Amino acid sequence: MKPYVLVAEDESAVSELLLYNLKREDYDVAIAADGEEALMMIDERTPDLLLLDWMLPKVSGIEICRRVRATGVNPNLPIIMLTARGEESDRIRGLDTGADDYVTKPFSTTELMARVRAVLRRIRPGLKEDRITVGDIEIDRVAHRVSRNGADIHLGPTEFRLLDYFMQHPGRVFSREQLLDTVWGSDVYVEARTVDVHVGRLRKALRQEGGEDPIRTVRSAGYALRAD
Amino acid sequence: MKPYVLVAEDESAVSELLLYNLKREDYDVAIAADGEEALMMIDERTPDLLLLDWMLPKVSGIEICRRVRATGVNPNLPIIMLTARGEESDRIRGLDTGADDYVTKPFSTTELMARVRAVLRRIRPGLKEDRITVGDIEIDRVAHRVSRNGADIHLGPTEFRLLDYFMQHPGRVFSREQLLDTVWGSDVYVEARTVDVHVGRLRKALRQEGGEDPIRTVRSAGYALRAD
DNA sequence: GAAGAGTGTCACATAACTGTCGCGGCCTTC
DNA sequence: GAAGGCCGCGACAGTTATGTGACACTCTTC
Repeated sequence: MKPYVLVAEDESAVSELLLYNLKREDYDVAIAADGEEALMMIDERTPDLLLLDWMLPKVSGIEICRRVRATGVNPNLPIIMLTARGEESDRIRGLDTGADDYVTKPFSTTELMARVRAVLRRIRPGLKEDRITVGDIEIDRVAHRVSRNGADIHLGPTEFRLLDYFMQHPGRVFSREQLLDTVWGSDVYVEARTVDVHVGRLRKALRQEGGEDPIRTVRSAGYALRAD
Repeated sequence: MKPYVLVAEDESAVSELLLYNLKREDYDVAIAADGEEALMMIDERTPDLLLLDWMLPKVSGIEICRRVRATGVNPNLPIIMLTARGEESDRIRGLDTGADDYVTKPFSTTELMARVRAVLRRIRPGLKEDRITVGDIEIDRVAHRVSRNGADIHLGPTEFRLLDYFMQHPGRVFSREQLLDTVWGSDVYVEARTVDVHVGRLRKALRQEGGEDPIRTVRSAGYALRAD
């Protein structure tokens, strides 16, 4: 099976060049012209590698990166970020968000292809596991399932992302604003109290005979997952 | 010596908020209301960190950033840029100009404080740790937890901040006024005796079989945490 | 296009926390 | 050893923060 590479890039000059070169390297290639399209296509068929422009219409590359890492079908999806100019802090931010590599435009095609090969060859030691267990709760991002003490639990998308985020940082307290920023996305305007409601729903879903509330309320600070 | 943070921000609502929170985190803080003032103040005393609004009267934030990097006394002066929400290209330019980090307005205060800590820690390692232990008491500001001899202790928000402040300066005596200024904030008017009550509550919460009182009363001077 | 699921807000009840008082004890200072 | 300042602490009434059911909408799904 050929590796499937998704290119998210709005400048057709660049994407055409990539398409050409990647096909020549014998990859399956698809192109998304904006962030929205990219997200849809990722959802449709998970790529083996994502070439992601930093600035994309509709949904920015960094936002896509974040979402893929946070909630994607495969949070370990390798990502190479493309950005306009090389700047150390750009690089830091990109890598911070979870990109595996970083290439500045204009780039040398052969070098980029080398990096693509390198990333695909590499087996990334799971910074983000496919499954996490905290206490008696288990979350499986690949199967998109949650269970507590073995019992399956159904969560809505938002509750899932919320729990997912908590599970990545057990014990840590997040303010409503932080949660809105990361779980909802920094580009949405939602009341802070809405977080309360979703935490409530998450609690309700996780509620279980004899089990204690896994989510800790820290008054005037926010919420945290009980670390155990 | 406390880290010195200069806030360059023309909206007083924002700068006041920052002032309040930064002081609470025990930094030396100064505010510049426009770009010119900011440059002068930087010249006068080089800050350890610059919180810089993107758009400033007289001299723009980006210009300041550039000048500091090009000609400043300390070209490595850490800079966190504040920008209005959603100006992606601004971010790029900001980072391009050499800002170390950027934060979009409106921002989560706790997150900003976390970034401030992060940036300052790079400069001065050992500053504002996430966890502090003094004697048999431990405080974890990330998880927002307190324990004594391993036993969890619940504190209300004010008691938590109070203890947090004490833990940062074990042994040091603080007057009621100092505590009001830093723990409560210089902008609220509260009776000095109120401090007594909260210290009392903190003591009560920390009280433990066989354990001695970790807080020392210094008659007609204030309170201090026993250093050990 | 109807049913169902999922969302964001509100309003209201409740729980948690606050700031002040006031009384009584302790310590200092004459 | 008496007066007075200083402090500990229980009580309390006022605030503020949080939990939750209800509701109107929006999207999917069939």
